[in-house]
Amino acid sequence: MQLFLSKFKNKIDQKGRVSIPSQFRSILFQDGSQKMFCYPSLDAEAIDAGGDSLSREIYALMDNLDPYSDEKDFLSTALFGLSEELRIDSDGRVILSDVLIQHAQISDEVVFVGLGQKFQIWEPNRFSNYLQEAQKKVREQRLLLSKKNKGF
Amino acid sequence: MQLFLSKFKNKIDQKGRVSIPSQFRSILFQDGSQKMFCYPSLDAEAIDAGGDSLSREIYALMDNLDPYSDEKDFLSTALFGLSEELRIDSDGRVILSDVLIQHAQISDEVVFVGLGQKFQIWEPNRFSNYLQEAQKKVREQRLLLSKKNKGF
DNA sequence: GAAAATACCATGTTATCCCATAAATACCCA
DNA sequence: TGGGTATTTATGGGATAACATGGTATTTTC
Repeated sequence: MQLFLSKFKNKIDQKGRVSIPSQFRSILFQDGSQKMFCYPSLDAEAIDAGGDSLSREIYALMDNLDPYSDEKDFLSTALFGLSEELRIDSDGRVILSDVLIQHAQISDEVVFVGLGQKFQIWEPNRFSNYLQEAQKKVREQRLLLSKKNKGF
Repeated sequence: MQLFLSKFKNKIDQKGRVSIPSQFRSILFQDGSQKMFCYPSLDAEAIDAGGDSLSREIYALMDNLDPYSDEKDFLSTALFGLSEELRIDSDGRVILSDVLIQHAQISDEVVFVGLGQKFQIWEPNRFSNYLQEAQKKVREQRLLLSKKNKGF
């Protein structure tokens, strides 16, 4: 299975179009669909995105819930209601919806960040801040770990 | 199978007509019918709507109930008595009935919210309140979910 | 005959398609 | 290996089609 790796910075033009990095695009196209599945990330000011495997994962998650429970109602509203299957045009571009743009505070540039099974779309500055924090946390954890397990 | 995804805000004109979002419309048209099946949502101030698959699902649900139970009487009144099959006109619009409009407290604008198998029609402000509540509940439950479904 | 429902038409906005360009990358052959 | 040529890629712009929405005309219904 192909994984989404590395990061790419692309521009949003006046019509709101962004090129999907070709590496990511070719993974999306593998299952034949011309769609990019995406939704506002639950834990970050970013957009979560992926192909058919991601959407199938979410559909399967929903299927496991009791059809007439409050839990299912809330989750389907928050997930299905805010998810989109953006059509990828003939040049490999998509138009992000207002909901997504607002959630991720995007203006005229974005970074695509590979996360393996899926990828995220960030406003560049927000992402570098997030990355710094993440790296800091990793360093702190390593210190803790190294006290318990020297040699790591 | 095609699912109802994302949300769309549309206007109601003086004649009471609303455009069904084209993405939803094309799913409705898949089974050939020019109808939108709908009824007042049982647990929300919204309209539940969908195509043939939704109406079939409701029929099946009723079939499974004890024929002479209070439960069946109650449900058939609540669902069949108030459900409608609205005709979709040549421009892709429907006219919501007074019963539906009153139940959802709709005035001159609505949001169509995809829920997978079906979708809902809300008065915009009411929906954003409900969405906030839903997102809060999802976040609260997310830890539980993430233990069962890693990676999501 | 009046009111409502339906068909039909018009418009502005937006998305989609198609093509052009420049930069970057891959390719090839001496 | 080097140097040049072809492809791919990101990005911009113009032309076209689709869509939501408003309006008018025609039909239906009671």
